[in-house]
Amino acid sequence: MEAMIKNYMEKLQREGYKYTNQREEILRIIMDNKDDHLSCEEVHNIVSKENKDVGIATVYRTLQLFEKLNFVYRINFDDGVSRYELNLGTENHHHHHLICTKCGSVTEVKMDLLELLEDNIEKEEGFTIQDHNVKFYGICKNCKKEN
Amino acid sequence: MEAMIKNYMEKLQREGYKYTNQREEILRIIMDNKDDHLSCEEVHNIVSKENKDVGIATVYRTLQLFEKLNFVYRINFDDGVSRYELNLGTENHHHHHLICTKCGSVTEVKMDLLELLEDNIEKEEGFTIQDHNVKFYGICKNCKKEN
DNA sequence: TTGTGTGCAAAAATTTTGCAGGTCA
DNA sequence: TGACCTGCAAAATTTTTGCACACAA
Repeated sequence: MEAMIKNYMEKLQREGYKYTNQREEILRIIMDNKDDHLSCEEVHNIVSKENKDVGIATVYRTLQLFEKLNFVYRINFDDGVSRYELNLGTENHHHHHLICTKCGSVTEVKMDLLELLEDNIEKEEGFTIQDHNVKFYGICKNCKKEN
Repeated sequence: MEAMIKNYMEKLQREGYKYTNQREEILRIIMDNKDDHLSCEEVHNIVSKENKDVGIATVYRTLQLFEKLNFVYRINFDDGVSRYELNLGTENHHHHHLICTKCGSVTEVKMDLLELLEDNIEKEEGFTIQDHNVKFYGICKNCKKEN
């Protein structure tokens, strides 16, 4: 974990950005909560609880920077805020989100089946795919139990 | 087209909502621009140009109502606003959006290949899928030409 | 030292809400 | 008539920005 943070922060420096405590702190929080798809406000709440003094504007600016550097992905679950998740490399980005329309829970599933679809689109539409974003809406296992 | 509007508006009345000029007008605009994924503000601009007097709050409330009645889908292209597209029935919802990261254009493609993926998820995750949302990011045909 | 980064507060942008008056059924 | 609907303006929410000061390199 520490090694991982160091790795990202070195990449950040190589790109010409400065190593600051705020950036390290925010990166650490994203890593510690990588299943949670945190919003800027949530990251800010966590920092604040830990008695660290980081302004919300810095959180917004930092997460935008992390997105530009491909440290994180920005995602949207239609709840009015942007959320961020750690980018663990391309092979790991082949996961999709299952959003329960009853309880709002978000589960991740890993699947590669999209490649067939992507090949098709590249051929038929002349569109070169760089990335994708797939969300399934439905009823999760837990909510079905409760009926 | 007129028949289609009548159809939707009758369904609206059957659900206990009133037939108002504003609702018809907004529905008409969504239909007239069904390839455009309009935002509330854009709908409001179009209404205003046509000298019709509809407040922006009414546009927001009406599109939310249309979403609840399944007249439209709400979609998000990460540009900070909610957008809406006409729901032409389930068989027609098997289309995906290709978003060009260079020029921002949004193209629709129709494909059914997702069913295989969905069957898999239902089986392995116990998650009953009701709907999906698929976006591909990349470079569109036109932008590739320009290089 | 110098440009970059930060915190604060103000501003901007998007969406929601309260309320008085208007309209549909 | 009476409940629902609308427009307006104010409020709420999320995000961005300007600026003075702080800090990394």
